[in-house]
Amino acid sequence: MAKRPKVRKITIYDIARTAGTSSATVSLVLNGTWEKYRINVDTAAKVSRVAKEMGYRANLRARGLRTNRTGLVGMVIPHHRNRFFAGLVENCERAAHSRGLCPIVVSTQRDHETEIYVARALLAQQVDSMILAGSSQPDAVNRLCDESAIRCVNLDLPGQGAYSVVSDNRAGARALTERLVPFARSPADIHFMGGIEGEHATELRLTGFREALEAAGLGTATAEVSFCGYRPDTSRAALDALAARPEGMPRALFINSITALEGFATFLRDRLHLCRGCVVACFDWDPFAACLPLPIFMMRQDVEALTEACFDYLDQPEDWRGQSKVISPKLVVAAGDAKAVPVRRAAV
Amino acid sequence: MAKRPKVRKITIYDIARTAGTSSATVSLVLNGTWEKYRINVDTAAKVSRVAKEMGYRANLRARGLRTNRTGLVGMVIPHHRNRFFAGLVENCERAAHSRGLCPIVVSTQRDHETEIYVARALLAQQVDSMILAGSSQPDAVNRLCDESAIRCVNLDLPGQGAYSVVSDNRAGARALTERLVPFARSPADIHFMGGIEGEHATELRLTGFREALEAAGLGTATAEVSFCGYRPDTSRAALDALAARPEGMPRALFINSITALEGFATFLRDRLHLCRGCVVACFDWDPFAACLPLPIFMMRQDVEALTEACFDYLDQPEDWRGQSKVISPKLVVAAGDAKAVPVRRAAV
DNA sequence: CTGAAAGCGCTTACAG
DNA sequence: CTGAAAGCGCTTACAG
Repeated sequence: MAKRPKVRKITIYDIARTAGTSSATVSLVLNGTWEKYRINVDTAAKVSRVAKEMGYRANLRARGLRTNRTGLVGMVIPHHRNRFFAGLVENCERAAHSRGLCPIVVSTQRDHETEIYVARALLAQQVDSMILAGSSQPDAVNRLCDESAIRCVNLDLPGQGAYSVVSDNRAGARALTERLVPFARSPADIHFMGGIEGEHATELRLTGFREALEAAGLGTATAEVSFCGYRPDTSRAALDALAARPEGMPRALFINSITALEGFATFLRDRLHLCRGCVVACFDWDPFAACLPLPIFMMRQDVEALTEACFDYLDQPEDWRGQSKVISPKLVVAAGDAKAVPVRRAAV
Repeated sequence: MAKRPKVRKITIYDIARTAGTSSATVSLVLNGTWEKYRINVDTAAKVSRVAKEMGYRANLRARGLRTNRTGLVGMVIPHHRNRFFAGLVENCERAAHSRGLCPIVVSTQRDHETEIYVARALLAQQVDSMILAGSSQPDAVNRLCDESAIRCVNLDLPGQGAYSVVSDNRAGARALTERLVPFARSPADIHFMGGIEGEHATELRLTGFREALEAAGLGTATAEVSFCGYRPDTSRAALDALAARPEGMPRALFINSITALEGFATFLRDRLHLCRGCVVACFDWDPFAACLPLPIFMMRQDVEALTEACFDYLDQPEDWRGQSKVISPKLVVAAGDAKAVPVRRAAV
C-alpha cells in the first residue's frame, strides 16, 4: 500500500494570499472581531468565502500558544469502566462542548503514580483547567496545578488544595441504611463492606450507617465492617469469609461501592442459596446491578448536579480552595420485592 | 476568596539565562539529543540540574507547533457508559502511554452530527492519529482525517475510508447461537433482538445466527428478528411486545448488544415469571449482566487484541485503507446452570 | 562544542 | 479600514 501523500494544511497565509489581503485581516475576520476593527464588510465576506472554499481549519495549538488559552479541560478519573465515572465524563463532555471547550480525559486505574503521570501529561498539553475526580490523594495534583497556575476542582473526593464538589455521603448512607434496618434481626445481622479505612468517603458513609443503626436501636459497637477496598475480587473474598462463619451470611448488607457490588454479584451467582432473604444497599448505581435477583436499594449520585457545580466554579474567576459543595444523592429502589418494605423512620 | 496569583511558567529561556547558556543548548540537552550535537557533558549536566531545580515542564503545544507532532491520539467512541467501549478506552490509554502518547477521548452519543463535531475538535487540536470506534458511518470522519493528513483506524465497525479492526461478528454469533440451539424446541422458540437492519455488525451477526440455526435443522425463514436498535428502552418495548403474543416469550434469546441486554435486564426484574426456562446469549459482556438469574452466554470481544491491532497499524507508516483485521471474540459462559448444557455441534 | 536565527500558525496592539 | 511586526515557546539546520 502506498504511503499517505503529504498534504499541506492550509493556513491564514494561504487565505490571505488568495483573498488578496493580509494574514492579520484574515485572523480578525475569522475570529469575528472584524466589526470591532471596522474591517470592510466586503473584505470580510470575501475572506470568509475563501476560507470556506479552501476548507480552512484553525490550528488551535498555534492559537493557544499566542493567546495562552487552549480550550482544553483536563479530567482525571480512576476508571472508565464504572458507570459512575463514565456518567461523570459524559456530563462533563456535554458541559465542556456547550462552552466551546474540549475535554481530555485520562484514567489512573487508582494508582497514585499513574495519577501524577497523567496529570503532568495534561498540564504539559496546557489544559486551561482540571477536574480531578475520585482521587483519594488529590493534594499532589492540586499542587501541580498550582505550579502551572491552572484552576483545579476535586470531584467526588475532597481535598484542601482545591475547591471540592462531593456527594453527601453521610446523609446518603444514613438514608440507605434506614431502608436496610427493617431486615436486620440483630446488630450482627447487618454488615458494612467495601472501601478503605480512614478514606474520606468511606468514613463518612460509615458514620451515616452507624447513625441509622443507632437511631433504630440496633446499637453500633457490634456492627461489623469489612474494609475490602475497591476491587471485585477482594470483596468477593470478604463475602466468602462472611459466609464461612458459623452464623453465615448477614441478612442485610451495606455495600460501599459499585466495584464491591461487582464482587457480590459473582458471589450471588455462585452461591445464591446462601443469600435467601438477603437484602442489599449499595452506594452507587448500575442498571444491571439493579436487576440482580434480590431486593436492592441503590444510592445514585446526582451526576448532573455534580457536573454543573464543577463548571459553575470553573466559569467564574474566584479561587475557593478548601471549600466544598455537597450534593445530595438520590435513592433508587431497584428490585421489585423491596418496594413493599416499609421504611422504618429514625426516631429523632 | 482571593483570585489566583499570576504565575509565569518557566521556559527554556529562563533556564538558559540561569545556566548561562543559550536556549538552543537547553533544548538540545532537554531533548536528549545533546550527545549527537556533542554538547559538553558539564554543560549538559548543569542545564539538566537547573531545569530540575526550576521545575521546568516543556510546553508540548509549542513543541508541537514546531515539530508538527503533538503526541496526541484522538479516539471517538459512541458512549463512555458501556463496558465494551470503556474497556477499549482503558486499553488504548495503556497502549498510548507506553508509547509516550496522550489519548484524547470523546463520545458521540451515537449521533452523527456530534461525531463530526468532536472529530473536527480533535483534528483542530492537531492529534497525530485517530481511532474511530463503533461508528456506523465512519466515512465522513475518515474523509476529515484525510483532509488533515491524519491516519485513522476504524475500530469495531469497518469502513472503506480507513484501515479497520473488527471482531469476528459472524463466527462469534454462530458460536453463540450454537449454545442457544439446544434450548429451542422449535424455530419460533428462538429470537434475535437488537441492532439495526442493514448495519454491518448486525447483519453479520444475523448471518452467523442463521447459519447456526440452519446447521441445527431449525430452519431459518421462520426465525424471528426484532431490530430494536441500541437503546434499553426500545429493546424493553420489543420484549414486552414479544411477551404479549399468544405464544408468549421465546425460550432462547439472542441479544445483539449490551444496551439491548440492559432492556432485557429490566424486563427480567419486572417479569421474571415470564422468563422461566429462558436462556440468553449476548454479543457483549458485562460483569453484572453475567450474574442475572438465568443461563446466559456472553461473547466477550477481545479488547486487548483489538487495541493491539490498532496500535500495530498506527506504529507503522503504511496506509492500509480498505483492509480489515478480524479478531476472534471469546465465549464466556456466565451463569451456573448454563455450564451443564451440552453443545450441539453444527453438522458441517 | 555552542549560539544566532528562522520558523511553526496564530493574535493583537500599533501605525498609518 | 488594513498591513507590518512582534511574539507565544519551542526545534533544528547552520555557521563558526
